[in-house]
Amino acid sequence: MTEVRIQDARTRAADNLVSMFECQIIDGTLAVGKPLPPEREIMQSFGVSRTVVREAVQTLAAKGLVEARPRFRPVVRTPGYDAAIEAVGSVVNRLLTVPGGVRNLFELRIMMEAALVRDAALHADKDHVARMKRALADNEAALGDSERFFETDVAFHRVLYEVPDNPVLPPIHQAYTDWLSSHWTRMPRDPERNHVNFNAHSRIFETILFRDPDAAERALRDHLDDAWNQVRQTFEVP
Amino acid sequence: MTEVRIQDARTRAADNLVSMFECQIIDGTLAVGKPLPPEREIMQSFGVSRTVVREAVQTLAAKGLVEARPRFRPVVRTPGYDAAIEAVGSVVNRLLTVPGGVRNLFELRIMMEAALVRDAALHADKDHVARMKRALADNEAALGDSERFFETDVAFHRVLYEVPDNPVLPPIHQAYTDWLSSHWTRMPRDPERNHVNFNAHSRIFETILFRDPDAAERALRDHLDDAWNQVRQTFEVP
DNA sequence: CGTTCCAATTTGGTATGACAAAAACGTACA
DNA sequence: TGTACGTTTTTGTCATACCAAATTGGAACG
Repeated sequence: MTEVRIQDARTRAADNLVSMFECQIIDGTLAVGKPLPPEREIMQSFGVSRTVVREAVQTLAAKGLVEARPRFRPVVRTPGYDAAIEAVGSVVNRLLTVPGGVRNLFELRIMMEAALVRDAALHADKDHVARMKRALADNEAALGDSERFFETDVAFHRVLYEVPDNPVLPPIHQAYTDWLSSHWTRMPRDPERNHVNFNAHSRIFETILFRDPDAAERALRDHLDDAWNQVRQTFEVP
Repeated sequence: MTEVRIQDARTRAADNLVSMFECQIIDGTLAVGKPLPPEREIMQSFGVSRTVVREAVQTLAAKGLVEARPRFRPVVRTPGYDAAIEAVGSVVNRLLTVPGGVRNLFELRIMMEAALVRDAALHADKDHVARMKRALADNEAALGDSERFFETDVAFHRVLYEVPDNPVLPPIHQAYTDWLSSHWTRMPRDPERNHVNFNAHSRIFETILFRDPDAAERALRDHLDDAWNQVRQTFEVP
C-alpha cells in the first residue's frame, strides 16, 4: 500500500493540509457551519501525524476560515467580509504603532467616507434618509452623555456605509472604528465638542438632503479633518 | 520553583504564546528582520512543550507577523501594508466564490478609484502627471500585444493609487489586481478592446490634466463599468 | 413518549521522546 | 584568505501517553 505523498523536502505537511482544507471549504465538501472531522480521523485519512493536523487547523483558524473555540471542534466559518477584517487585525494593530500609521489609516477613511457622502447625496433613497435622520436624532439626544454620544456618532457614520448596499462596506466601517477607537477614546470628552460634532453631522445630513455631493464632501472633510486635529496631539509627539 | 501559568481551562497555551509574541514584536523586543529564538529555547523560557511552541509559530506565520520558510528560523516580518493584504488572501478568495462576491469587490474598487481620480484631478503634481503620461505611452505602445497591454493597463491604474502619497493605497491596488486578475484573464483578449481601453485611459488622463474632477470621475466610471460588462458574462450565469 | 441525569466514550490540549534531514557552525586544509 | 568537510544544532515529523472537557448513549424517571 503506497502512501500518496505530495511532499518534497521543502514543503511542510501542515501547509499542504491547509491547502487541502481551503479547497474543500471553497468547493463545499466541507459545508459551512459543520465541524471539521475529528483530528484522529483526519490524520488517518491524510496519513499524517496529529501534530501536523493540529498545526494545520490552527493555521486555518488564524486565517479565519474556521472558528476554533478551545475544546470544541473547529467549525467552517460562514464566508463573510467580517472574517476578512478580523484576519488582518494583528498586522493592522502593528501598523498603527509605526510612525504615521494612524494617520495613513485615518486618511484612507476620510477618502472613503468622502466618496460615500457623495454617493449618498446622489443615490440615497427615502429609507436611507430616514435612517440617517434617526441616527442624527439619537446623536442629538446623547449630547449630554459623552459615552453614548460616541456610540451614536459611530452609528451615524455607519449609515453612510449602508447606502451603497454593498456588503463589503459595513465591515469596513466596523474595522475602522475597531482599529481607531482606542486612539479616539483617549481623547478628552467634553460636551462642547459633542455640540461641534453634532453640528457637523447635521450639516452633512443637510447637504445630502439637498443632493449636493460637492457640499457633502466638503462638510464631511471639514468634520473629519477637525476630528483629526483633535486627536492628533494625543499620540503625536512633534 | 513555581511556574507562572497564565492559563485557565478555556484558553489554549498556544494562543497565549501568540499574544506574548505579538506584544514582543510590537514593542520591539523582537526586532524586525531578526529570527525568533530556537524552539527549544522558547519552550524553556515559557515553560511549555514544543508542540505548543510550534503551533504558536505557525499561527504567527499565518497572521503575517513572521515569515517562516520551511527549515529556516522564522524571522519577524517588516511591518508593511502588503503583509496585511496577504493575511486576508484566503478569506477573500473564498468570498470571491460566493454569488456576487466578485461584483461586490469590483464595485468597491470602482468607488475607490473614482475617489482617486477626483483626488488626482485636484492634487496631482507635475511628477504624478509625468508618471501617468509615461504609463499611458507604454499603454499605447502595447496596443498590439494583449499580454503586455494588460500589464501596462494595471500600471496605469497603479499611478492613481500613488498620487495621494499614502502607503496604504499601493498595496490595495496590488490586492485588487491579484484578486480580480484571475477573473480578468479569462476574458477574451482582442486588440479592438485594447483600443477601447486605451482611449478610456486617455480620456481619464485628459480630464485630470484639465483639473476637472467631475469629468474625471465620469470617465473612470464609464471605463470601469464598461470593463465590468465585458467580464460579467465570464462568470455570471443568469 | 419525552425528559433528565449519569456514566462511558470520544476528543481536544498538552507533554515527552525519538529520529531523519537540513541548516548552522567551526575547523582544517589549500 | 577562502574553501571544503565534518560536527553540532535545529527544524519537521512521528508515535505515544495522559488529563480534562465535551459528546454520546442509555438508564431511570416523570
